[in-house]
Amino acid sequence: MLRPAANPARTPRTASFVPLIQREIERMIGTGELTGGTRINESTLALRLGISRGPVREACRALEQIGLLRSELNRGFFVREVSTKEALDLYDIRAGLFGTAGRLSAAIITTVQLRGLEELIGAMDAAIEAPDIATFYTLNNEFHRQVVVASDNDKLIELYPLLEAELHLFRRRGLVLPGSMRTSNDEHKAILDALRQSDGTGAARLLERHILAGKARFLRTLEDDSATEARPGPLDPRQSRSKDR
Amino acid sequence: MLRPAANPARTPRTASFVPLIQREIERMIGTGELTGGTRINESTLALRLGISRGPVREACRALEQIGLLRSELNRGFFVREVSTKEALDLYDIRAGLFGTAGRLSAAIITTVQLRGLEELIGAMDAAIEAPDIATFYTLNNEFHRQVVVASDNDKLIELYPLLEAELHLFRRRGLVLPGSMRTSNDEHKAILDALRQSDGTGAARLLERHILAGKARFLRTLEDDSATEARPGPLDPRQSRSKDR
DNA sequence: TTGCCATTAAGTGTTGACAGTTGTCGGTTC
DNA sequence: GAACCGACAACTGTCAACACTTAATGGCAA
Repeated sequence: MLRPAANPARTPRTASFVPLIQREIERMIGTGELTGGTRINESTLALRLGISRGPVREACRALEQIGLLRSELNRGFFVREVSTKEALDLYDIRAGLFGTAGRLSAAIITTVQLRGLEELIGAMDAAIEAPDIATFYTLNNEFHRQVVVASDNDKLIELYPLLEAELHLFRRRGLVLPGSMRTSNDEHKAILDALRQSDGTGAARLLERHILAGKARFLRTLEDDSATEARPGPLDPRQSRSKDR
Repeated sequence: MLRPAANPARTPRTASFVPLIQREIERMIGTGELTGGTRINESTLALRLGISRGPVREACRALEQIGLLRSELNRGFFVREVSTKEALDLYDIRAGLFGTAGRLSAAIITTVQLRGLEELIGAMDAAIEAPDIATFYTLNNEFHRQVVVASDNDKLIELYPLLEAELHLFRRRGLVLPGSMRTSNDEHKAILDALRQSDGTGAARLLERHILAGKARFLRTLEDDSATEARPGPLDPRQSRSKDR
């Protein structure tokens, strides 16, 4: 399950537990095995991984910094829940950064990279025809990732996925609108064109709008939900004082 | 020096050591007490703060995540050094985020906040006349901070200073060009105008350029330095083995 | 002297234990 | 029956100790 050198208890110090645990917790959050609001039981988790609490705490402390966990004095670490306000804030930040990525990429993107994006767009078209939402979702993520990577800005390449991961902690997950796939891929095509022409400002504007369009869809989904759900009320009295938008 | 409840050893658990230590190390880096490349001696630091190594390690792990420290297996934590490439990358990211902050702020900034910015600009003019570089530096930082705060984007408010802090880890510090103060404040005035007119795109463009102008000055300083310094060579073969001060 | 190897001191990575806090459960009182 | 109270269990925050690695030192051979 973990075991850095497949070593039961005695450790030839070839790797630290901490990054492994960190990735493991990230994975558990990613798969929904750990869901928003739940507490991390240090002892149990340590036991389950066959190690002691020290490294687990260090990993949690790291995850707290990147926004996946939060800590409460004498109560430990909790999987963060992202409020509506925070989710919207994250969209704005991502829009800005993604635009920046595009501006930078436009100037230096290689033909190979352009070809890669083109292929992804083609694959997404196919996924739309199928229709195969899951595949589209994956390809779409990959498209975004490749644009960021093309910027050759290492810090950005590191930072951008963190913001996306944090967004996944929003209460209701999987807000994919099947109807939006086609327009979304149209936007991808426009973006690709701008990148092809080394049009930095154009690409930046398009990429920014691409994310903001996602934000708008997100908002619409929220409104639909709250209309359907017969007013969810002030549920969850503890936690998240969040003015929620 | 630390002591969360002025308590020598027995702890009425009213606050955790970790955030305190974290801030303490941040402070030490900020003041230059800890300089780039130096190793953090966990035992010594713990002893000096009158606590054990556990909390110190947790704090270091957190600081690693935000980019102020890096870790090396079996050698512990080191104060990070930011390469020229990374510094330039950071400028680009800050430019994008600062622009975003401006776009958001323009829509919602209050007259009180505008007044605050105006006063800062006035104070900076005075500092230029003096001339008082240190004061200008502080006021300038405050101006930037207030623009970001006006965006009301909490995540951005949290993120932006982290990037600035990381930039301070660049090898040579204090790259302030006295000559640039006047043009810099002129840019501030243009920014303020755009914000006053709720011109989001205009403010965004100006703010972005403001940071990129800083980047350009930064670059020029580098070139000047490397010209004067008799060619430093392909420095940084890969991360200072650092003889630890 | 110079280069190499064993020795050793210094310091990290991890553990297990302890003290203190939070929350729960049953009993008691109103 | 509901509100309060105290004991108990579960768990966090911190510590001290141990195992292991790194790098510094000194002796020895060439």
